[in-house]
Amino acid sequence: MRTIDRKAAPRPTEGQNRQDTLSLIRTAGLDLIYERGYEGVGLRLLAARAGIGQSTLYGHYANKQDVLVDLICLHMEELLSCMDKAVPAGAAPFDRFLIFVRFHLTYHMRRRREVFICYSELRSLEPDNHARVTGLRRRYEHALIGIIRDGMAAGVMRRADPRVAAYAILAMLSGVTPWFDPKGPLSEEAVCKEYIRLAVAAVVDPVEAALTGRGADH
Amino acid sequence: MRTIDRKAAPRPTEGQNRQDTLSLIRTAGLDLIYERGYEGVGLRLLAARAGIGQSTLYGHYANKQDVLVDLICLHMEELLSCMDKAVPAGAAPFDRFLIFVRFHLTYHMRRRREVFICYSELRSLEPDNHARVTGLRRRYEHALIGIIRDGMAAGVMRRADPRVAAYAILAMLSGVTPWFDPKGPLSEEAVCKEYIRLAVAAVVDPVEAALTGRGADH
Amino acid sequence: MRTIDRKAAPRPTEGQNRQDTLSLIRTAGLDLIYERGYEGVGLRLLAARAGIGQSTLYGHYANKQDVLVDLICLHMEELLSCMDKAVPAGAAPFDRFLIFVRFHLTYHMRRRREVFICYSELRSLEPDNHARVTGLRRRYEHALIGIIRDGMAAGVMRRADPRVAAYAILAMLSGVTPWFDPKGPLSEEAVCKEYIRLAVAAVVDPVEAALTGRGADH
Amino acid sequence: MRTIDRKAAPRPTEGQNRQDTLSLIRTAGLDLIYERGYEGVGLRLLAARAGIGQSTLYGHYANKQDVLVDLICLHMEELLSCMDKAVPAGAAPFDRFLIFVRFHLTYHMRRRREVFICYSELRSLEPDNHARVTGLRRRYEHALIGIIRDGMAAGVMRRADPRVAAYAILAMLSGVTPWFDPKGPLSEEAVCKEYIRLAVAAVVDPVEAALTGRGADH
DNA sequence: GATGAATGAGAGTTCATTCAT
DNA sequence: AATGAATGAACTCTCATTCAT
Repeated sequence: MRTIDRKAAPRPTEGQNRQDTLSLIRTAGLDLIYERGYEGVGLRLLAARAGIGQSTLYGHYANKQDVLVDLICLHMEELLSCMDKAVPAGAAPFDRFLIFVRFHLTYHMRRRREVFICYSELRSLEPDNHARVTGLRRRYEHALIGIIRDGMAAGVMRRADPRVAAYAILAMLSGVTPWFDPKGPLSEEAVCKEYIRLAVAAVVDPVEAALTGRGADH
Repeated sequence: MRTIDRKAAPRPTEGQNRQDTLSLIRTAGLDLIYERGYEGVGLRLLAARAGIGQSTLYGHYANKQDVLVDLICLHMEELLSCMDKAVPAGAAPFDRFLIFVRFHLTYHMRRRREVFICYSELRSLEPDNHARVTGLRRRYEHALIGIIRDGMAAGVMRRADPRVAAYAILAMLSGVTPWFDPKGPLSEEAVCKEYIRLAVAAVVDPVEAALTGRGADH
Repeated sequence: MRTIDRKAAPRPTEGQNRQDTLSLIRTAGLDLIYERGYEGVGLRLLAARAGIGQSTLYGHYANKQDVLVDLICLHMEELLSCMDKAVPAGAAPFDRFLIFVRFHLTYHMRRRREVFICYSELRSLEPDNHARVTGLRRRYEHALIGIIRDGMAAGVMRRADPRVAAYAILAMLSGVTPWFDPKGPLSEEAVCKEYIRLAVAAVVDPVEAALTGRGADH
Repeated sequence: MRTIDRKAAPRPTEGQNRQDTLSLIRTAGLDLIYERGYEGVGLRLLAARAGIGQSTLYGHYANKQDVLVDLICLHMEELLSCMDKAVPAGAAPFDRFLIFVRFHLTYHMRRRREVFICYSELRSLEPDNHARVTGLRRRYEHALIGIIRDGMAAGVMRRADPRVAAYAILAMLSGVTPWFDPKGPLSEEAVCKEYIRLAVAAVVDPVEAALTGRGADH
């Protein structure tokens, strides 16, 4: 905050529109946070990757944390809305289960960066933001828990703690992201097939399954 | 005092032996990295938590990265050695499977901080260190892959890609750490029982299982 | 909203006339510089307080410094013109002295913010502006110096360096601003009475005063 | 907080001792704050002027504000202790008055930078620090108030509000700093003589003074 | 073996300022 | 006449690291 020699002449605006710039930031943020983690990304780097000046970030976010919150919430909300669209509310529990599992798998295989930051950067969120994101995540988990609970009530799934089952299945399915490679030998469809079989095995009663043939092909 | 006053505590920790100091650092490092992540922990804080001077760290590690590498390798190696001890090489595949699963679960429930940093801080490792840790981890995963492969060869497990199965199971089991609370309503044993059932369901052939009763109680 | 949302207030201040906007800026500037000092006031804050957009400032001033210069000159000129009006050129030196002192006191008690920034922010002025303001100030000081000189010439004031006397008296009188509180126990009039007595004591010859009764009541 | 390329090799310490460095900072801080005001001094500049690295400042002060607080308190305390030493507690009120005035004048003429920042930078102090400094300043003012009160009680000074008189006199005397130049035409002693006469005139009863000769020569 | 003092680089953030609309 | 979007420079402060003692 000098007084006398403040004569520099900054070359200003590119005059872009607000939404475009925001998109640039979001894209750059997603890429970088995926690569290096939230704490590992400096705002200088983020701005450079987005192709904007460092201080321009503050025209769109109040601070660094807000960039992360925005990204996480954005993708959590999209995950939720896609899931809501994909899983028909009125269908039979077992069908909803199969659809949910397939949805979760394909979404996680196709949007590895997005889901990764939603899971791994929670630790960097301040308490309020953490609570907010946790709420979104809980809604997602409860979709599966509800399905499993319905399945048990309908007698088509083995009786057990539905929460434990849901967490176990979600962890298992999400575990596909670290190693799945769309250009690898296993196709998305092959992976789906195998994981669906595992998910089904997790919820059906083996004796029942043997009799009814459930768990064979989906 | 308006200026900062060093030397308030008259240097109590001088002349201690090397191992003790190292232990202090490791303990502090484990705690802090678990709480705030590697990038989120400054060496000032680490030294303060360990009760030593900041520069003392450099008597034990060449730089910050080395602290992380040391911690991760230490615990990966311990995981491996414990696993080696727990799983008897000569036993039948299915028995080894059950033992491995139970070992993995209890280890992960009891040492949540250790396993957490081994999984989540890989991203912060420089390439060489990353490769080294990945090697250790691969050895661990291959133990399970080998067991499953043996089980398939022996005809006691359903034929499938053993790698996919192993990754799925490991992800599922490790997924217990975020929510398991030793003071919560579910006992360690109850969790084990349920997860073992899920793991078994993942590998057995359902028809076979119905006939032989495998997958019922373990 | 997680991102910053501009245009919340749908641009109410457009198309107003130039003078009104300028007044808003001046008022806000006076308030803020008084509260936080020139260097402590950002243009963001200034614009916000004035209820205008940040860049609108540059329609009225070439830069930040000019805002300060404008304010200081504005009030210095007003001080001068008020003084010129208040002090009758033709009156006797001692009467002019009394009038000047009373004027200075009341003006400083009633316009504390204005006179404060005129005194305290000189340091923040660039050389040219500083010279300009110093010129104005000198004219004001010389009004008192002239009065005292006249008084000495007329034999109604003690012989001494008129400049030193004037500076001393001005400092003394201006020193009322930091502590005077219009809502405090001492009325403006009471303060005037006491300070006038002090000012008179500063210029009269004590022996003379005792004989003539000057310095008793004004 | 990058990870991979943090390889820079900083050239470290000059190994100086703590007190010397602190003195360098204080000297530089006094000079710069006097020249440009607290808000106008950046820490880069301060460090450069002190001949140390920017971050070294934080080994001595917790933050920028603390530098100012330290400087102001340091000099306020010195002012107080010098005054205490100079003014003999047991002397007659009028003598104490003369000694105080002379002390105040010479101190202010000789330490213009120090007293200037103690007066002018109060606005930049955070509430707690402001209160602390105000307390010191009040002690100083009350020394003079006490002297005047004693003088009134002893009948050697004109009855009036001692606080108003003290504030007026202090403002008048302190007003010497903006214009006094040790290399100028008026010697320190000449200034003292004139100002002491003014100060005396402010407190004595003019009739009394004429009779007793007080206020003539000091 | 451990420490205190120091350091350059970089962190997140705010600054005064520009310009197309 | 006024604004929203943008910008480089500078801000305060923390980082990992070094070295004489």
